[in-house]
Amino acid sequence: MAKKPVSELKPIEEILSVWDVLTPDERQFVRNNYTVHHYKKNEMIHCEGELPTHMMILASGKVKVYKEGVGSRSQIIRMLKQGEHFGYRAIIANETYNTNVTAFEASTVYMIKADIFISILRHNNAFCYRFLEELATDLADSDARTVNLTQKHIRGRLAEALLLLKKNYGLEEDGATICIYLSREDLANLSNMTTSNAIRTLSNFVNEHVIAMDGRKLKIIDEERLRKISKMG
Amino acid sequence: MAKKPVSELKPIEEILSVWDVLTPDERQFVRNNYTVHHYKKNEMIHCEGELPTHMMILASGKVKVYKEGVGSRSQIIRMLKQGEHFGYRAIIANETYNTNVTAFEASTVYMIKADIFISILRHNNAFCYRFLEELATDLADSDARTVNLTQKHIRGRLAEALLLLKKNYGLEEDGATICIYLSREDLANLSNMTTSNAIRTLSNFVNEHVIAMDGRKLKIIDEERLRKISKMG
DNA sequence: TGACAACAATGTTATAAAGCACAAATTTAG
DNA sequence: CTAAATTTGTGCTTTATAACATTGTTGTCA
Repeated sequence: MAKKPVSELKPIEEILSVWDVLTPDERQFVRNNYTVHHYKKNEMIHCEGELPTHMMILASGKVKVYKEGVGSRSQIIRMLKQGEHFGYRAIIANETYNTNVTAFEASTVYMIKADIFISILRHNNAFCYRFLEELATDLADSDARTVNLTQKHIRGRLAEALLLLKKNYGLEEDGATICIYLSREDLANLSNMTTSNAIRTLSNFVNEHVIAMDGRKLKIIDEERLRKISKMG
Repeated sequence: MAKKPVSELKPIEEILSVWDVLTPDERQFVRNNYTVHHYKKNEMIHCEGELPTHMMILASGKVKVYKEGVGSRSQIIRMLKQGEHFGYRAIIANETYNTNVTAFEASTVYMIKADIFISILRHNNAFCYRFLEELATDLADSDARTVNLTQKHIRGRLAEALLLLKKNYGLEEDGATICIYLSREDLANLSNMTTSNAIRTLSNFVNEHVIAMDGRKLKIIDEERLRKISKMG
């Protein structure tokens, strides 16, 4: 975890999506009290069981949020992109972290001390409401994921994951390639299956001309079909 | 959905757990603007896809919150007891309900109109923060459930469900019988398995002297063992 | 350049859990 | 109080998926 000043990065004012509900004083307070941290690919940002010390904002890069389950199988819960917050749920609930966060690719994180974050939450109602909305949305996502992962069959789960990646990270200029390159293992951990099954099922999708593959590059060929597969389990 | 005045019921002041953070004005406002609704056993209180109109507080009885999944298999997400809130997540996230809520047994619900609820959230920071905490806790529960249900084996999932019921509803005077009587089907929907498997696995637990059964009455005999089963999957 | 490590692909086998069929018991309704 | 409906309990069969084993591919670095 390197800690150094940066230059080419978007300033916190542009990253922190709730900036506009802060008062000038709060804004200055944040500006004076955040730190910048850099993480290498695969470096862990925080870990299940630790006490939360900061709320974090992903300034650049991509990270995965996941839980360790039975026998070192891990389940990816969320994947974040620039501008998204994390690490604050545990602060609010007054618990230790219940997830691990690891950088997928080189990433930069802005951190705001927990007590400062809480203090703004406690004094600025619009700020507080903004996070209330965020958690309300995340909760619905989480419940939906539970049902997807438990009830859908392997093809449905993988199709779901591909659609989620597309929705979250978008497509490249060709209008087909998903803008994130995952290992088969991560793809498996996202869709609750073994790596072998992720590989197998991806190959099947290629044979059926639903997607195309080139290494980690995944192209969605027939989104309609993919959506159908995801629905029917 | 009957709507009538009540007498023997705890008043909203005692049920609404966030009452103490309300200002006298807000308190009066709520007192003047809530309604009371009675539901029979198995009656639906709200339904996936509907627009939320009220935040609700369970004044008496027990209800289940569940999602319909693939092929009419339903997954129970939460089970509520007296004093707990529901139906407000969708209001905050500005979405339709993503769950169904049904009364397990005859239940009474206090309802506060969505706009009134929002207006208090927007003006009373402590009230807003209180719900922020609630959602933060629920989110952790939901994520934990995802991993439990996807990664644990059938015995582990059922053991988990029994422990959850005990934690949530407590035990009767005998110090063993769980204070809620569920059908095998509901038990299955809670632990992501078929009814047959719930029955089978319960019988196994009885044979192993981990629990005892008498119809829907479930006694926990060896909680230590149950906890071990739940851990190991 | 060759050796090694990480990743990808695929066939085989073992097993957990779902599906199904049906009987018995219990609850609900007419 | 009986008939119907629902819930519960079991055995058998089938299926989905994990576990394992093997082999191929790519990239890295000494």
